[in-house]
Amino acid sequence: MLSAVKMEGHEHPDWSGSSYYGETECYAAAGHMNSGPPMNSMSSYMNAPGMSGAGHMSAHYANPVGVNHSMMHAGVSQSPGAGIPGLGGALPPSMSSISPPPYGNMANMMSPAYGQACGVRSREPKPYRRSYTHAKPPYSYISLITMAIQQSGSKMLTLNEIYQWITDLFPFYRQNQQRWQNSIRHSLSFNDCFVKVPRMPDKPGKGSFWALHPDSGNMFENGCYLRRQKRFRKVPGTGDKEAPGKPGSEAASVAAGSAGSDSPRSSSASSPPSSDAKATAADFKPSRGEPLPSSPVRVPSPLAHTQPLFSHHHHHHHPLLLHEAAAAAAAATHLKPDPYHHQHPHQHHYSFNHPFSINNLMSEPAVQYGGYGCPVSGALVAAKSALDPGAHADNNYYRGVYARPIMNS
DNA sequence: GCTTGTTTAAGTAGCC
DNA sequence: GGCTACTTAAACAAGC
Repeated sequence: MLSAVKMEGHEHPDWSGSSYYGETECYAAAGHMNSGPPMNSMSSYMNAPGMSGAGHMSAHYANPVGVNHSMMHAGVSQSPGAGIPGLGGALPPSMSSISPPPYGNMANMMSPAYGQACGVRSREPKPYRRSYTHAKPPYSYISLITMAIQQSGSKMLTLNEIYQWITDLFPFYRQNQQRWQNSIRHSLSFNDCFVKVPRMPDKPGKGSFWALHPDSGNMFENGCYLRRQKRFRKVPGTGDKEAPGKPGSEAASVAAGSAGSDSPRSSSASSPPSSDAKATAADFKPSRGEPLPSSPVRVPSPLAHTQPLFSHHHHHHHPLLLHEAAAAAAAATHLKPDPYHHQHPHQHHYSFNHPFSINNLMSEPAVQYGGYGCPVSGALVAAKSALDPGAHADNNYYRGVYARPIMNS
């Protein structure tokens, strides 16, 4: 991910290379939009990562992920009473039960504390100098996709919805769309952690839904969405997938022995495309290639009649169904349960509320702070705007994160 | 024709 | 330096 920051440096030197890191500390100040001494939250995080949100919890709402992103664009309003209370349930326990810090804590993310937590070098602090409204977010595409899917009530989005989520949240991605959207598509196809869920025949539309593999929950250890510590891979030969970060695992060993820097989804990656290779790949990734009626990733027929599951307009009503489907898909694919996160399949567990975790990104300072809109927050705002026509969801995460008063420490 | 999805390749950067 | 994660580009196919 960080490489991306650098690669984009030509266009956005603010985030590039050393300048990016060099100024990360600047954000430490940036995020303290909430009351209280700025350093408190950061130092608190540093000393007790797990309590990153503790200092803010009382002031926050439950995670608003239940307000579906698509609703924003569709202009669908949801009564706050109906939507918000149920929001928590749409997230894994760690994300729904923990009241995360507000976006302001993105500042913390950019702080040296973040750097240490995520293995990013920290540099000498520099004073905050400028707005980063269109700077490239420090998230990988995989992270962005993951977050987008996570925030959706149904835990699945179409490609276009993912695009929308990203562009809504990160103004940076409103430019050069062809470039990053290609990367998004590549990431979706390339990474085992994303599974394609076909549309129902009676719900035609473009593209399939994309969901997270049930066992991919710990891709981002510690909830840090900056860079995965281990790629989520299937276990070759069995069709199983393997949770990331398992030392000595088959996948790890295979990966280590695989040719090339990229040998993602299957062993076919190291061999030229062929029908055999594709067949092998299909074993690993049923969603790849031609339709496979018995494909485990394709939601089993028992759930097929739950049409809202695949309805673009209704899927946010049935998050559990999706998880059931995903769990069924996982079971059908003989997926290994994650030994480290042996929970209900849909209960992605993050070991703690990392500042760069979705917990934080998806927290909703929008209402409290007037909007730091991620789509989620934006959705909240949208919901809010249903009551208050004056309000709108034109917020982005930079607004709350980067365009903040300077704090010199 | 455009979008979506797959695949390959090349390159950068971080970690051990 | 090797491995891995990630980004970007590009070609191609299929579906709408």
